[in-house]
Amino acid sequence: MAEQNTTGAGAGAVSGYDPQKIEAKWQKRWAEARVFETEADPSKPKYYVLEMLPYPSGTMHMGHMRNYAIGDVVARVKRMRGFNVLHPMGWDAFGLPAENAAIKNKTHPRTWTNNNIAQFQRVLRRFGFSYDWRREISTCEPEYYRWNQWFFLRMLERGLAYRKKSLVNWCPKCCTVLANEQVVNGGFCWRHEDTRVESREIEQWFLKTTAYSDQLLDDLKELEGGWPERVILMQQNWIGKSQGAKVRFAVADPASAGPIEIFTTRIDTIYGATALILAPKHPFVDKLLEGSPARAEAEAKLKKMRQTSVKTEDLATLEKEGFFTGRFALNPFNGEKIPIWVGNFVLMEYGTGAIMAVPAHDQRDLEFCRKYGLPVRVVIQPENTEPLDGATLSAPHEEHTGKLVNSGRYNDLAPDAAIRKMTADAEQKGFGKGETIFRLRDWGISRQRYWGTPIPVMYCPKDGMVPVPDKGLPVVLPPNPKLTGEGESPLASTPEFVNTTCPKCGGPARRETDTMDTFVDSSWYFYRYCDPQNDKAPFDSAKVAYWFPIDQYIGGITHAILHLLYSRFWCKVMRDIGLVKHDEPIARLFTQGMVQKGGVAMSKSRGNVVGAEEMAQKYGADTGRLYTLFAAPPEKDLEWSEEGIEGSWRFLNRVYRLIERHSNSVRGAKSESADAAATSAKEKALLRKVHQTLRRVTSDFESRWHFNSAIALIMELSNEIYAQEPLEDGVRPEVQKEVLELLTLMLAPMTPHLAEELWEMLGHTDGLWNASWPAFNEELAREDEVEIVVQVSGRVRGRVKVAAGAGEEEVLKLALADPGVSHHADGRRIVRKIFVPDKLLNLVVAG
RNA sequence: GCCCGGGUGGCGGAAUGGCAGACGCUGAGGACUUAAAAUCCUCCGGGGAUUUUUCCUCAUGUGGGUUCGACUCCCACCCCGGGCACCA
Repeated sequence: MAEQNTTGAGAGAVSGYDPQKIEAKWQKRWAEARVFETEADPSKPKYYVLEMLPYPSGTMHMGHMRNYAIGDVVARVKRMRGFNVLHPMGWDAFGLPAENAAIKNKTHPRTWTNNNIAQFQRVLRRFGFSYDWRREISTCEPEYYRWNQWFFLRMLERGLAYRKKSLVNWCPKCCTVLANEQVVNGGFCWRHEDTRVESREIEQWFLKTTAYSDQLLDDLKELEGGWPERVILMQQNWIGKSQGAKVRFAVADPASAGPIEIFTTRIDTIYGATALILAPKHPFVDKLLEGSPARAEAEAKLKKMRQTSVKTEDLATLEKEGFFTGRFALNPFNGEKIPIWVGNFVLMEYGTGAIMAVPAHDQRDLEFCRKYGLPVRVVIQPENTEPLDGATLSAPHEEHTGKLVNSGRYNDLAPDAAIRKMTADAEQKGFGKGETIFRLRDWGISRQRYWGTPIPVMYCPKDGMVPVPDKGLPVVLPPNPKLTGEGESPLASTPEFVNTTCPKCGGPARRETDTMDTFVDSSWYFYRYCDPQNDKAPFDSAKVAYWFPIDQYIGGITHAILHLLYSRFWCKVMRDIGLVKHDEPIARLFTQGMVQKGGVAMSKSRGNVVGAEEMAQKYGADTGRLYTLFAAPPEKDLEWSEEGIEGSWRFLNRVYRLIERHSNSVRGAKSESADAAATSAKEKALLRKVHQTLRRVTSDFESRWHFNSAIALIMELSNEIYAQEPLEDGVRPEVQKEVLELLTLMLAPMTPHLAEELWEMLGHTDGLWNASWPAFNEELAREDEVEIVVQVSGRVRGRVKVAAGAGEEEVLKLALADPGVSHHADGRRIVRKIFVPDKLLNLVVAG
């Protein structure tokens, strides 16, 4: 179909609503009046609302936009409610895509990044979000990343940063190391979901997140109610606290190996252990095999196992395999001699890398022992069932129920009592001890890439590893690196960066060439917003004390572990350094849904993005904002619909025409505010509707965050006003004014530009930005007449109209006169009456 | 396997134990117009009865339960999405 010759947006505008003109006009006025610029002011209640800072890549699409629209509604409502609102924006500007794009386009990562930032910034400004742009930060600037380095040095001093050669996750596409948190779907790179992570042994820097395992877990309690339950659960899972005991088994011979320490959560089942199983990578394996009769066969199997175990190959479905070492261990509780095996399902990374196999009481052990014909011995008998028999057992008894048997002096104890007693005994006799272990690992932050924060240490042949002194910060990235995307860190092949002088001995030294994981940047950026220009410290603690914690944080669920766990860790470190006083940085977290098209999240690689800027050009920012808020509740995913946004566009035009039509009669009228006494039925109906709407919209904004139903209510209000047209007929200008003003104020947080324009059309000369959120008038909202639903035995059979507050007697009399009701109730005995004033009467009849 | 969400018209969704389907989209019909766009009005879950007004009945994934009354609470199951996963 040929393009119509239309003016304005969408499929054509008829009213005077011209979003392009209006939006530019009000954005200019807001900037001139510095409406969104805030300062810490202890005399005012504060509210810190923040959307997760974007990584500026590609173009900004409606998925990004929705996130900011949600935050902006909250920021504007809180501002109207009298809070001193901090609402900043910045850029997560370091990272691999910039480096890869730079290699591809033969440009500098900084150029690529800054172009994207300019694009993102232009679009955000175009949408009129209420940011204090003076506080904008970009993490790739030395003014910012010098504080990453400063924090690193503080952690180094406290032993919270350390260097270690270890097996790491290596992404062959990123050409760099990944943190455990960046490995997804059981072994794939979080950026390249089709690329399997490899295992490499590399010397790298770690931050000691495990020093805070307990606090990171325990403090989740403080977040209950403020954070989504599932995020708390995911973090709990990730930290993975496990209480149990470590027990040492002596090796029968050769005495040179061992003792072997195992970890178990079920020490109570130790009399049922029929083997010890070591991880293939356990350091004792080679020693045990030396001179062992099983050696030849075992070594072939071991070699194969060590090779395959490098890959994280579908572990859950992998067949259990193992072999006997030819050696035996002694159970310290009863001296029993049990065989030592190696098993592919035992992980060196967890616990001690060795387990005791108790086949009668653990599924995996049972599978393993059955496969290799190892004995199965029941040591806990459940009560009130047939006694279990190890020879025939097909499912292990894993529950903490029943009583111990075949366990010497511990027989007849309940499992939990036995755990306590046996742990104490092991400790007393010196072969074991109660211990708590965690799944959480330390955070590996070394990245072998250019576009990140240089790690501020150097290596001196004389003095070894030497930290860069504070006065040497920032360690700035060299301006012209050779980027190839291959091999070692690009910094290593940049001599002017690498070669430096040792601050201790004055001799030549080499700088560390790894850079920091970009999650370091985002772990504390929200503190910097409080004091973005500070060049003496990362921030002024007094300013942070005023603004923190963040009252409302908004972002995607994808960061449930990564960013949100690192941020919590960073906060605790800063607290221990003495920079902040709180334990947790984020009081409330909201995880919004994604915008999808064709059932999948918008992304450049899928080619299903709807550009935010295009939408602003076509319909205007307000329509774009309104639609993303209206189409679904904010926590749910939203399917993009072009017809849907047309509907939002039509609605805003309808509101514009409504107010345009009445602006002349209303402009000069006195603002009656809420005490306008209605003098006609029409006035009464309008005032009632508008105050009822206000009551419910206020609650949707404040407590429920149901922006979609708030918009539906405002649409209903607008429909009601249309239904009462012509207003000139029986509605005084001051009442018209009150109704239209309240409509405008309710729209203001969502469609701020249009609302300002309407506010001006209604005769206001000071901006709407000065207006407060209106209070609803209970008196005017009250219905005088209500319709009561009459049920007979729970089924609706009629409705009666009565004055509000009518008593049961009166309603009953009217109800029985209703033909629908009498048809079902006449001649039957009423057994029971349930009366809910102003709502419902249920007559329960016999038979 | 374990742990979270979720399942309501053609579609997005509404309903905080009290009229299921608000509001919007799509669709149909009408008004206006030379015409189109825009705008305005009406209808729009299924089945049945009724000439009209209207009435009955089924229906919120499935099956039970609690309740005067259940989309909402409880139990079991099915399906979809997400997280974790030989974690000892």
